[in-house]
Amino acid sequence: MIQIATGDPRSITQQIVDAVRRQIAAGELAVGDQLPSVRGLAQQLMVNPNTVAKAYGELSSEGWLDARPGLGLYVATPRQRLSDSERERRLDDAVQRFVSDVIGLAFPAETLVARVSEELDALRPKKRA
Amino acid sequence: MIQIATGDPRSITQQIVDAVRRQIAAGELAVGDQLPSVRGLAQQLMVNPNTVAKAYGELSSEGWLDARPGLGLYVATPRQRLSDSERERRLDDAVQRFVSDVIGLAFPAETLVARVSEELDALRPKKRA
Amino acid sequence: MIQIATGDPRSITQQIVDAVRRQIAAGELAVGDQLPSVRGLAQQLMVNPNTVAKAYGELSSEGWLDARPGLGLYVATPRQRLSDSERERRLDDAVQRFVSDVIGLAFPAETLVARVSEELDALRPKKRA
Amino acid sequence: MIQIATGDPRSITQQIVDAVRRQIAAGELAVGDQLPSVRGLAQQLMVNPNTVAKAYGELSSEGWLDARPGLGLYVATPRQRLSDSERERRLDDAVQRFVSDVIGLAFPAETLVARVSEELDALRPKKRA
DNA sequence: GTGGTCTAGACCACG
DNA sequence: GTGGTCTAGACCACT
Repeated sequence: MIQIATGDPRSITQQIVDAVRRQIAAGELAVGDQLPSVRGLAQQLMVNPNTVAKAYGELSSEGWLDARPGLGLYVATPRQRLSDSERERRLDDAVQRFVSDVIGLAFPAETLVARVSEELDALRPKKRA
Repeated sequence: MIQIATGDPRSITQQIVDAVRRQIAAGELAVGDQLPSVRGLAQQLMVNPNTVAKAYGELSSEGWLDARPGLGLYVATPRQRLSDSERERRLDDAVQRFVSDVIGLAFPAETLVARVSEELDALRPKKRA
Repeated sequence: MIQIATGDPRSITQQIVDAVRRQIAAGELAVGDQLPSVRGLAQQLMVNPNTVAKAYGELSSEGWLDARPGLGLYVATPRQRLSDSERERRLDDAVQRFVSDVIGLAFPAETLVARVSEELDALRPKKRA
Repeated sequence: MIQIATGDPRSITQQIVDAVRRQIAAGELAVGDQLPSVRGLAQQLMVNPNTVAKAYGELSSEGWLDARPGLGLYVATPRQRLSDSERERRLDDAVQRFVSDVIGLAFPAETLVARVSEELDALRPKKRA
């Protein structure tokens, strides 16, 4: 289930992309599972179908989803699409951004590291019953 | 010294804001230090003075800088402006965003945590020579 | 309806910010209500769209509004953003400023207090018909 | 004794004007008292003499001070310089501004009124020993 | 259509 | 010289 938050600074497209990525990473969506149709999800989230289509397109080009024309979208087999240097660059960007975001909040470094660690643990793939 | 990267996804304004915040947090700029003038920094970075002014304005409203018309901008005395609940909310947002950013990069959680930790250590205030 | 007064010592931006804050505080704008578009309000007030955008940006960063790119601006859910010490500091500043402003007008203290009290009552949230 | 605060959003000129007005209103400076010389006060406050001269000029034109050429500046006999309508207008502006300043702080109206009342009482003219 | 960003250039008050 | 404000017009991403 995806929730769109009105106060969220991210665009609606980005919220959908993030939510699906998390569901796949956490194992809530397994390889081969089918995703809701563009029209169905758009109706459920009360957003423009173009917005959902764009999010799905982004996820496909990132290698999370495979489109089977006429059948729908399915969770793809994990593969490493990015070069090592590109992965390194993105990690660095994300770390820099995180630090910039929390730099003014006056939390001790230990607290920050602990929170990141907890959140990553929570996302570790879980088997479904 | 501030550097503007053209390939950076952040806006120029945001790059300036981030750079100044980091310099203050790292102790490279001490309380009471004067910042480069709007026009001077704009010329040095080859950007429009309005862009620098916007960045400085944002830093002032966030409490990092004090503007003294006719004199210049100075590093402000730190104070806790935000409520605990707001700080908690922002930390949570930052953690969520970081996780979303790195979720597809297939790095082990330990690596991610270590990188965040290193980066935070690097920002711990240092005395200047 | 917002009115811009040319003789007002406040900047146009500030007049817009104040007007919107008051409308929200008085309940004329409810949580979730959409605001006039940047371009629309600019045309109505006969000011530059950038000026309206600056006012809206300030209101957003203060937590009064949520901007949803492509959709518009909406009244945000209220929350306590500032720490108690910061609220106290700002109240003190406002009181000091008020006293400085009226100190030379030779009104009896009772009159001044009564006027402030009336004005605050007038702002108490009202149901709309 | 006048104090110039670096973090104060008011201009230095305005800080001096406000401080002198308060001292006169509170009776710390009595009618006929001499003020510090422009040069002397400028040196003490570490500001430009032009700034002090400008503040004194403003106070003189508002009727708080009388300049006795060659002798210095003295606290003037109170008189009502402004028309009733002008006084009313200024009071209204000050009230509006105060309300705008505190509208987002979420203090109960009673607290706000009480604080204004206290501050006005503290300024009631006192005899000096 | 929406808001967001950047550039360019003008004018003001302050020190 | 300083920062602050406003105007004008362009370009971008999002819906």
